Amino acid sequence: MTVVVDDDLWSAIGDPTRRRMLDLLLADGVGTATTLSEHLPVTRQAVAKHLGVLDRVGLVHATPAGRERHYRVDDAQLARAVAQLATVGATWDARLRRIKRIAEAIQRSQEQ
Amino acid sequence: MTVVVDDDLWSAIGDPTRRRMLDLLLADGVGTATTLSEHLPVTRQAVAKHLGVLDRVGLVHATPAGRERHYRVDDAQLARAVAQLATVGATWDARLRRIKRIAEAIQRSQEQ
DNA sequence: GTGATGTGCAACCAAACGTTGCAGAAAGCG
DNA sequence: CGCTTTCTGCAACGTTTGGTTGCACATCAC
Repeated sequence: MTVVVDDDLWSAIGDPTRRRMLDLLLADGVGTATTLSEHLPVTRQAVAKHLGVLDRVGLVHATPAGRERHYRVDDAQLARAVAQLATVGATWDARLRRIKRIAEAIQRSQEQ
Repeated sequence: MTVVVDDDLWSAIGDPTRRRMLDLLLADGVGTATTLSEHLPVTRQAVAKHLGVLDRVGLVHATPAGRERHYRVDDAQLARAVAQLATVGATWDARLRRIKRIAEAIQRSQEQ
């Protein structure tokens, strides 16, 4: 009945800042808390916390490089997240279509 | 560059409880804070607050009926939300595919 | 070595999600 | 009619989360 999704994964991409961070990481391939924060309206520390959240759900991975920490998107995990978006969207879309069909059927029966 | 979405609309469907509420409302057609809370692991008051949020972004509408308040999904607005899910999903999917294509091209060039 | 840069940790603030408790309005029933 | 039940809204409160500032520490560059 209910659409089953991974709440942790969903809530990770539910935050607008984290979504923009994923956008930036996908565009540039790699990024750090500092570089990402330069393109975002929040501080480096806020970005670092978000990177921690994304790391915990496996959407990004960090590789230490000297004094920097390079973050990259985990393609497979993001693909999973995209699949969940598609699933929920498709389910709701199907229900909306069904409702619309029923409404049209009622209208037709009333026109007779 | 960045995927443009309505943050209010997205965060409305970003909450797991609200998503399940929309599921329930779509399945039954109509519901109240009390009836919805019977199928959810939270109290009626929590559900009432969520209904307020969903109402504010236009995803549901309330119609007073005696001492009850009947809530229904706004089809058009939910369709907008579904379209945004699809947009973000498609964008990320496209970028992932592009990355995969590049990776495969690199691999092919190394095999020669 | 010294200064600049990148990072992490802690304290703090505001908003959001959740709870309990209570008061009021409408329905049901003796 | 009056009493009880039920559905609702409002207020107070606690916890989590997204955000900030401030500071200490490590690393690079000169």
